[in-house]
Amino acid sequence: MPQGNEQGRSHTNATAVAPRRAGRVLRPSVKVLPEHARRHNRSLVLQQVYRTSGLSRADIARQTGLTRVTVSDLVSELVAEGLVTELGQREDARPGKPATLLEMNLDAFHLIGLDLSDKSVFRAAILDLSGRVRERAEAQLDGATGELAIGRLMDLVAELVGRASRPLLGIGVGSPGIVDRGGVVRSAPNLRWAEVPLQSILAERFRLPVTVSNDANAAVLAEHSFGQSADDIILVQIGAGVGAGLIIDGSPVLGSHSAAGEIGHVVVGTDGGPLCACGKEGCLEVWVSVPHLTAQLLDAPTEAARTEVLTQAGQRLGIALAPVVGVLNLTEIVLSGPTELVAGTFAEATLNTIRQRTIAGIHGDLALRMTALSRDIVLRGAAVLVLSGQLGVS
Amino acid sequence: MPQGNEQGRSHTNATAVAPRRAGRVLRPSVKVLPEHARRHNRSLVLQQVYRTSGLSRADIARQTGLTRVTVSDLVSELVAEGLVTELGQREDARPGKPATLLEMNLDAFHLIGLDLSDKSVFRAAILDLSGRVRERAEAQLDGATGELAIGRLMDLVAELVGRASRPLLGIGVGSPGIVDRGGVVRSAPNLRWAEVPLQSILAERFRLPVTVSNDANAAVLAEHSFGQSADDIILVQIGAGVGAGLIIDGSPVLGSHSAAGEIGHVVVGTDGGPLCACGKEGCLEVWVSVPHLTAQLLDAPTEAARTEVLTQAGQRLGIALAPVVGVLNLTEIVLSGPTELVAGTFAEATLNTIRQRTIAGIHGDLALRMTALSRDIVLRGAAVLVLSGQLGVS
DNA sequence: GCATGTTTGTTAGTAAACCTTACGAACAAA
DNA sequence: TTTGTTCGTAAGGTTTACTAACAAACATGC
Repeated sequence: MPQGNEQGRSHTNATAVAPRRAGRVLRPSVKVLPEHARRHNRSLVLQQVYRTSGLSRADIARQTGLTRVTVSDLVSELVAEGLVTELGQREDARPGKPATLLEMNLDAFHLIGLDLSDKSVFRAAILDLSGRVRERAEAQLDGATGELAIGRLMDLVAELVGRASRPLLGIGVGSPGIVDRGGVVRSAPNLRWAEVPLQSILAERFRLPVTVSNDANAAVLAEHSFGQSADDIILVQIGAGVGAGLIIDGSPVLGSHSAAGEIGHVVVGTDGGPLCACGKEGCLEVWVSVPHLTAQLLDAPTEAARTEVLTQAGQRLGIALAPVVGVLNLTEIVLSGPTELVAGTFAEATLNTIRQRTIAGIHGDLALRMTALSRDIVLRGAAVLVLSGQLGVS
Repeated sequence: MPQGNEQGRSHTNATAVAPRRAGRVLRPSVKVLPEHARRHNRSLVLQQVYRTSGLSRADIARQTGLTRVTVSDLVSELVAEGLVTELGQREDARPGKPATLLEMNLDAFHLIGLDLSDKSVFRAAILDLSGRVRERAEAQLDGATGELAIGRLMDLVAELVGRASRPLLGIGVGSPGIVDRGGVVRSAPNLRWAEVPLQSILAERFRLPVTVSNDANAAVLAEHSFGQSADDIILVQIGAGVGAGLIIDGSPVLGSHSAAGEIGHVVVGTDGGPLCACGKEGCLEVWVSVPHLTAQLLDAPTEAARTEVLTQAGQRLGIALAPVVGVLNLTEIVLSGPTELVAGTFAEATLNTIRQRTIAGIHGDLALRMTALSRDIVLRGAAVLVLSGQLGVS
């Protein structure tokens, strides 16, 4: 009898196979059915309308390479679902039958975004399909952790679900700590969470699609979708700790143990440094985290000393990032954090340091900038998680 | 009139569109036709037979999730093309009709691999579909560069094409320098190549599919396919210079300017270092490249001094890799280079240094090893380029 | 004004791809 | 010998996107 395990590998099969030729971890290797192809094309069409309002069916056909017939078919499906609406006829004078312009209905669905990155408060919001925040809610943590924190989170989501004026597309969560591909928070020390299956918990409770990701990861998704950014970027979040989110070739990088971006405890430099809580000396976190910076700035008597503090910290970040920038051939670095600390002196020092330590810098096409998004960046990143997961749009 | 540019954007279209919502670089966003889906499934089936010889159609159906009917259809196509052959019936006694076992015909096609990474010689080979070298050829460069080197390369390929005993699937090339996605060698200083469209040149001359990639990139592909490696790895090649190839989530990383892996001129440490040819001080290359190492070892009077040299160099590599390992959450590092230099002391120092400087090390699941492949690694990587490009197998 | 040409979106029919259902062949076990 | 299992194939249906053709609605030139 087949044992009925997930691979459906009967013992018969196992006994018969010859030794593996090129052993490798199981690929995503999934079959593709016509239905999947259609979903892909549907997303493709939707993406065009999402990015550019006021396209006609014929425009979309030209842009995607699909025929007008197919596009019409897909569009009618989207119109039936309310995701796309007709905007009227094109005004400008030109030969031919006037085109019917299309528009994404940004209020067809709303979605819920959660930002759990703050130590003292869970932030939540209802967002529309453009990623704009429509309603807000917060839950003070007051030191709550573990189950208690999960309870606060549930109440918070329940409140927003109740306030929703449109059908909800799903829930997106940006959580601190390490979050695996299945939406399990493997470890989030601040919240004292370990192996918390946040995705399942939320999905079961609210019967909605749920996507959970690391907060820095969500942030970089927001930057990628809503900022004017390239397809290869790193976003460094400077807060209580230091984290990073990476997008390579348009796809988020999660890492083999879902711990990509955990840059805070990388040792920087070869000259020691302050002792870190993790036991090592000279971790990035003790150089550039907000608590460290503010403490140092308080000790700085003069403006020159303040500048020196920020310059040094910026340089440390640059030293840590240079190998990453070099190896990945990144051309865009985004910083997120308190503007008064991170923008200006600090950022310039980081950029200059990277330039001095890599070839990329020599080529001169390296850019470093502050995020264009406000502190809603994680919320909006959470929205991207839902949008790309449910609609294939971003 | 439409200007007929590649996007087929008529002026009419351009004038009509509203401002972009989420401006981003053009996605791969391509339509998917039923035909593409089939090609995908065909590769999926082939991949099973490639990895595991002696599977039946029913086995493949179970593993892929496709129905036996569909698998039969795809297999019959593969059999007709000669890629797959029937091996006879399964021997072991069990209920039911005995299965017909399948096998990949590794000699259905051969392919040509080229390794241009050596300063003094172009290496080439005919390989079978398993990536085994069947024939070899070399062309001494004798200092030839530029057009002359291209000429040598053409003659070399022509020779092998002539010696081929099977239809050729394609040509794969691992070239030094920076190679873009279109197979143009943007810059290879040793060969004095700049903007050499190697892919087009070879494709036009030999009328075969050609894939060109950076040599370190090819090497990491070989390691990924033929070594027992994870889906997130970095391979560091230590030779005249230092280069790296990266695979993240199973896909090679090329970088925004196709210069990913160019780690040789990243500055290591915060304590200066020897002056590098590139003008900076303390580049990785002046710490760990083969010429540097051998020179230092010659100066070392005692065995202890030799060990010290190798330890220091290994540490430098570790310092450079630590941030990369941390940020990407890599768990596997592969070294390629002269065993007598790189294996042992050097490699241990690198691993220990990374462990001491990252969290990944603390977790203890970080592995560093020498490549299991011989110096044919680039040749075999070139084969992977062709195999994955033409058959979707690896 | 009117014929001509262009563009849009739809209808009708076709080809491809995978599915479900069903069946004969070939075997083991009772 | 009967029963149940497994394999591979055949037949028929559904989905999908394509090509071909067309009516509607417009600009332009005579």
